Amino acid sequence: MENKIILSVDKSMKLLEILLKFRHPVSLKTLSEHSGYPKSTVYGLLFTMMQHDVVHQYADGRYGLGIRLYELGTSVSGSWDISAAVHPALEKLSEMTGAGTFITYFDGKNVISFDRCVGTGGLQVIPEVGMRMALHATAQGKLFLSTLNRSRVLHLLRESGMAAFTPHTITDTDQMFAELDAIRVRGYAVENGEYRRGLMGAAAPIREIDGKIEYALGFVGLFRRITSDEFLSAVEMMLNAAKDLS
Amino acid sequence: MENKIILSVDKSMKLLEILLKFRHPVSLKTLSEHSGYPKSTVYGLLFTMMQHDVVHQYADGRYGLGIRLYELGTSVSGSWDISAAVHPALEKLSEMTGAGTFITYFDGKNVISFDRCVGTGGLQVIPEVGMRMALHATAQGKLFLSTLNRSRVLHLLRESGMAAFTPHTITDTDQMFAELDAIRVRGYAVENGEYRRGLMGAAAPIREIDGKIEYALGFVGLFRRITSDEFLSAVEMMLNAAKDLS
DNA sequence: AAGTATTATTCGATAATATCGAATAAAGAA
DNA sequence: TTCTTTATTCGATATTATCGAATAATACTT
Repeated sequence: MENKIILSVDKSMKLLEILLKFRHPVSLKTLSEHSGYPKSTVYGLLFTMMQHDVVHQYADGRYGLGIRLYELGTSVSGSWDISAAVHPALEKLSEMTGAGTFITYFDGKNVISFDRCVGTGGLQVIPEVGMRMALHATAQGKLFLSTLNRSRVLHLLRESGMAAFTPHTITDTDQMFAELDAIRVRGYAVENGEYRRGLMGAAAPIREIDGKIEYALGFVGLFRRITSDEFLSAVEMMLNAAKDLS
Repeated sequence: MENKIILSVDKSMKLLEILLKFRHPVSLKTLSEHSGYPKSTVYGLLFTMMQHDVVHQYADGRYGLGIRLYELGTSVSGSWDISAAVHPALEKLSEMTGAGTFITYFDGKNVISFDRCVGTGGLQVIPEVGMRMALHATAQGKLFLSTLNRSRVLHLLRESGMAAFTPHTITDTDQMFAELDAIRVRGYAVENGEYRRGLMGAAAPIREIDGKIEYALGFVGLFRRITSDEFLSAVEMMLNAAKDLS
């Protein structure tokens, strides 16, 4: 299982992940310390990636992610068919509910936000574009999990862990399976302060022509409670918008 | 010079480039043929990259670029400070000139379009977002080249080549240096059917606070000739917009 | 300016491992 | 079913990535 992995490539990817986390150029030394690989090894990997503009070295010697990644990244998002068509719906929903709204894509493993619209309310905690979201602690994440079979869910949860972001975060698998059942019945997922204290939201699936669910529409905001009228009417509007997009 | 390159990493990057070119999922066999590496080698590399979601395998077995590249890519574009501030200026310039307008970023080696606005004219040939542009055959490319020293220019031109896209493309280095001198004097670059027959455009630098030039504003369209009044007034408007953004 | 500290880069011997062809398994078509 | 095509596994081999240590380059002090 682990022996067909090509180590030098694996190390390169790990370096990219470290660079992603830092979000700003870092020195070779830092990279070496954080990865655990010797400086000279890191240097060779970085040098190779630099030749392809996947890594960029700044004038002061530090390293950062390179422009080629932008090119590759836009190619990936370009393959998502709905991107343009969907933005007006986001704005409309944002306006009607006052909450922040966003669209996520699920590749079977990761939930990524790729379009968003801030609401009219004060504090806005919408995920940044391009950010991966927690599978077990967000409405979107749970929604996508609810489309998978039990063993797949277990596998993903084991892989990503079930960190307790707040006291409300679901950290028990049995509890999670009950929640996923409820989502399947209800047709949408709810997030009740599981990721950030007091932050509530919901997510509804956008179905492809063939019934597949790769995208979801959601909102988040600071509601009183998930049984409040404003929250429930926001859910209603979200469901309608999602149905229109499907 | 070439011996510190780590081959397996280098091959991985080449595979990503091939996947980028195809812009749709391809089979292992195709990848093997296009890269020239044996199937089993390609498989190992792809498998490793898959573990990091840099490559994705579809249900039918074919491979494509993975979602992690989107994450990495947005991180890169997020470091470009002006992105949001600049879009209104693009729209305004597009409206006033009727031409397509766009913003490019230069990392010292590649010119990449990262925001654009279509014009009112009929046929629109604006570069897609995320696309690399020819250094020697576009206004943007030549503009950035004009900020570099002679040896650097030679190096870049040798690296990327000077393909003759049209009869007007500059394919001679001496001619190019004369052109770059003219751009330095003029303060902006002009493209006169050098990339696509009949397509004309111009590009002006957007200067950072410290005087550095990383971004450029440009337009392209189907003008009569680059000495026509409409073209010259478009240039004027572009220069003003670029100055405002600087 | 010279000296010191820090970090980037090069080098070379060695063991580790990526590579490749060939064999097998799996999926699709007829 | 059988035949084709394509993906995946395997194992012997030579190639090459690796690592520590040496050197170069840069930044910081005095």
